[in-house]
Amino acid sequence: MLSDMNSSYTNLHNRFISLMQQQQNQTTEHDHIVNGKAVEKGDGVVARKFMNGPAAEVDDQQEPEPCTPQNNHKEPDPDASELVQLLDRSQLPRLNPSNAADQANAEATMRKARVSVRARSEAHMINDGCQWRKYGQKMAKGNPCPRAYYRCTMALGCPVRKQVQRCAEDRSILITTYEGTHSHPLPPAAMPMASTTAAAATVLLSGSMSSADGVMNPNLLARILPNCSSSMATLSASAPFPTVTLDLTRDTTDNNGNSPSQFQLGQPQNFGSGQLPQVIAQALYNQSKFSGLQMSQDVGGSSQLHPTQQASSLSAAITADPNFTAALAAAISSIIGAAPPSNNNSNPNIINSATYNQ
DNA sequence: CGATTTTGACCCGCGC
DNA sequence: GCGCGGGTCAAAATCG
Repeated sequence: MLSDMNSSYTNLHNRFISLMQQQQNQTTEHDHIVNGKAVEKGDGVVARKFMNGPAAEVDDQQEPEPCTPQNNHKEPDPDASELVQLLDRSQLPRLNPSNAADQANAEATMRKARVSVRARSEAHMINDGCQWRKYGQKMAKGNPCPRAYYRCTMALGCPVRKQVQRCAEDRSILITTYEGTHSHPLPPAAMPMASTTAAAATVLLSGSMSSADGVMNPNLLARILPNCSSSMATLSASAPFPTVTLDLTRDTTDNNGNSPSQFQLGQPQNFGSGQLPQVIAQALYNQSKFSGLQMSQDVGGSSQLHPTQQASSLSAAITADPNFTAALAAAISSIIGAAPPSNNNSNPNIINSATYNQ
């Protein structure tokens, strides 16, 4: 499985580099290419060309490298990071406002975007892998339970804060609200939650920015996090801060009877007292990788992952998901606005079927 | 003794 | 301008 996925990745990467070189040859405008990578201009033309290019042309350009144990282990994370950046660049025109004023607003929104996680827990705080220091507690209006304020203490000056409060209606539910971006590498135990909240925040922001009238696209979250039931995550643009709520208190089984735990292959389970239902967070974490969401450092720093962790996160995801190619195709299709691929490979515009079948 | 928690004071934005 | 509520500060208390 790993070999197949690695082969698919190598094939995609080589084709992308090949097309990049073609693009470089065809254009005389140097500001289209910086350091061998596409720069945002127009409408992500490089990524679109990559996705829509004829299969024959691509196949003539570069044969997939044979998959050997050597090149399995030789694939360094920087390559994955490069692909991640390229995919991410293709998303920039959609996520980045075109003028400075809009960009300033977007950055302000990034800082204020919040991700709220509802989980059943008897503990006073869920264990999300980070270290927190309590700096305040207040009684909130309409809730007999106090709200506690914590800031991240894993690094000096880390701006991430969270609020913890019990639900007024059901006190067995703990509501944890995260705000901000970690300015330091995260331990493995903190990756699932950090990545999940980062992905959810990006869903929120991309959804809010994709329509001028401020109306959320209700299908966006379901498309980007396809293994989450529609009732699991909700978006809110209500003041004062845009918030996305991940409800981990409900049954997360989807319409096909599949549980997100199918993404947990090879991952350690941990359901200790007071701990987050990590199987769900891990599923969101893995799925979010393929949507290109966690690689959002370039578009305003909404990711809670340190840049040095993003490449390794992708390779970890490759080893964790049994259907990498399909997930990648779905993610790319979401980036370029096409419908997700169906099982019968009926959409030739997304990726050539020979590669897709890998 | 340093780190963390507690808790009242303070600041600020918002609605009236 | 005023009051309210959310959020933060910082001194005191507590913990290990």
